[in-house]
Amino acid sequence: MNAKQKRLYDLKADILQGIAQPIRLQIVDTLAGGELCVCDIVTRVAAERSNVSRHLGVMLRAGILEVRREGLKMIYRLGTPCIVDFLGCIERMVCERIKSDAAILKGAKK
Amino acid sequence: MNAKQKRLYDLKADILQGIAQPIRLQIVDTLAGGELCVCDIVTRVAAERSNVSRHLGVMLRAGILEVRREGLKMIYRLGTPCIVDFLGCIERMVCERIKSDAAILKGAKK
DNA sequence: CGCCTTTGTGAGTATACAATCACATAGTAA
DNA sequence: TTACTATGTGATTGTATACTCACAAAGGCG
Repeated sequence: MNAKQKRLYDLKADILQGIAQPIRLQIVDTLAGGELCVCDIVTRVAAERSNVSRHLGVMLRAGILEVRREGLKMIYRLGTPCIVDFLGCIERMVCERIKSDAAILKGAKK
Repeated sequence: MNAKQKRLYDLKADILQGIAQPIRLQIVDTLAGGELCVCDIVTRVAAERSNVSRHLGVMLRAGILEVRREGLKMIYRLGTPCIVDFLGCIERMVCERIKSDAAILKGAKK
């Protein structure tokens, strides 16, 4: 594998890392409904303001979010709607997972 | 947010964490071509055997991969084709990212 | 100007993770 | 049985990451 391919895998991993965290998934879900300022995001997400700000920074640098200023407020939005589609895929995987785990539990009880 | 929702976000984050790593992305790409034993995966991926084995274990526990035994060999395969689709989305994001970064660089040179 | 609100960030800590080495386990074959 | 192959795993180390606290920066308003 050459350096270019390695770099591509690193970039993809960065983007995925940028979403692969419960609070960040919550933020993405929240922003799927439309752009919001940090103060509004904080009220909808189970985390402290300072921590939310850091998570937003991570996702911004990963290219997952975009931002604009409006007076005092920083308004964040999803960088691409594709994110939402692909979280649908994850959602389905989780459902399948839960179903199969339930089946295993059922089998174990016998 | 209730405990059930929290659990769902945790599960989704686990799945994403299971892919959000350069070597694991390579493994997924490799397995997209069909099932392979560990020894074959090792020859196609830039990492040590022992490390690959751990990454496979992580992805297996996350429900991303499935496995069966064939004599001495453990044959791994993707748990769902949906993974490949959704990596296509990441691919597009990376491309957009590279393009916009290039544009910024171009602007900075002026 | 001072004071407030909103947001970002340095420092510190605790936890999690990747990588490596050495060893263990499981199957095969002589 | 012994020897070999393929794979997994305990222990260790170094690094990264999430979280919190305190403070700084930037804009609005009196």
